[in-house]
Amino acid sequence: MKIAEAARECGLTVHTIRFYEKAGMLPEIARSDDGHRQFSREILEWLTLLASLRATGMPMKTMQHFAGLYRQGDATVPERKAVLGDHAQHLEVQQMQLSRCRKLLAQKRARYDEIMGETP
Amino acid sequence: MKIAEAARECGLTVHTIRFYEKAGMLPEIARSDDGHRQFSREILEWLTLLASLRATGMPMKTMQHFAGLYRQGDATVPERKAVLGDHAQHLEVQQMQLSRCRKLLAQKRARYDEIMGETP
DNA sequence: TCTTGACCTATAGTTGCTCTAACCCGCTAG
DNA sequence: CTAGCGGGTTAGAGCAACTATAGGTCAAGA
Repeated sequence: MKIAEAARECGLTVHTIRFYEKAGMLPEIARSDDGHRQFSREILEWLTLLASLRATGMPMKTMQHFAGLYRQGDATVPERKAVLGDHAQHLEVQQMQLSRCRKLLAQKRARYDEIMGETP
Repeated sequence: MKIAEAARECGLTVHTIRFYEKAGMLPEIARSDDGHRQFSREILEWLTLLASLRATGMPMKTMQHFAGLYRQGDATVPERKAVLGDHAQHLEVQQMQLSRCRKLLAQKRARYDEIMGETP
């Protein structure tokens, strides 16, 4: 699979994929004879996970560390599990921020309706 | 109220508050004789809203626009309501990303447990 | 008086993209 | 057979949103 298709599948841009590779956030990517990256099913899955982690705020440093563990094989599975566990906690924090914001927005909208009712 | 207390109350840093002021994202802030910012209850409320909007991904440009509307008074209430409405939709998107990531993490954790079960 | 601490401004550095420039290669239409 | 189109490549500049540093003022307490 070529980079454009990979980008479409995982939801990242072509630019971002190349950027991530350079930053050491991906496993080795094979190249075809003409120098083009060849994306395997495995790498695509990895990209999809990264896209989701990034969209929910995991910093690049953590993803770099996580990628390093992945490259070292199954021995690092417990540590990788811990990394994902930490991120799961982070998701809870975000969930709370979302809820708080939703509540604030509802209050504001109510307040705006009041104001618009007074001076229509 | 001084800047440090305001920062504590709204959850932003002192740096970020000054940065936001310079970027035109706050209403006029009064200064005391020694040049220190004096934060009113109104501004604190504004900061709290901004902090929540920012934490949930509203871009600075939008907040600048929103602040501009606020400075123009009640006539802009309908447009401000629309801005917040747009952001509420954005919250839904984020909610979906959170859910998707949570699901992915659960899958990965299950997979890791399998691997650790095979080679303990 | 001297130092501590809270404030001030201005500016440089960081993170995580995002875009541009400049190039290569394979294909098809003229 | 060559011109140009659509993909790929790298290197590097630009941008958003902080974040940290440097350097300064002033008030209060030891």
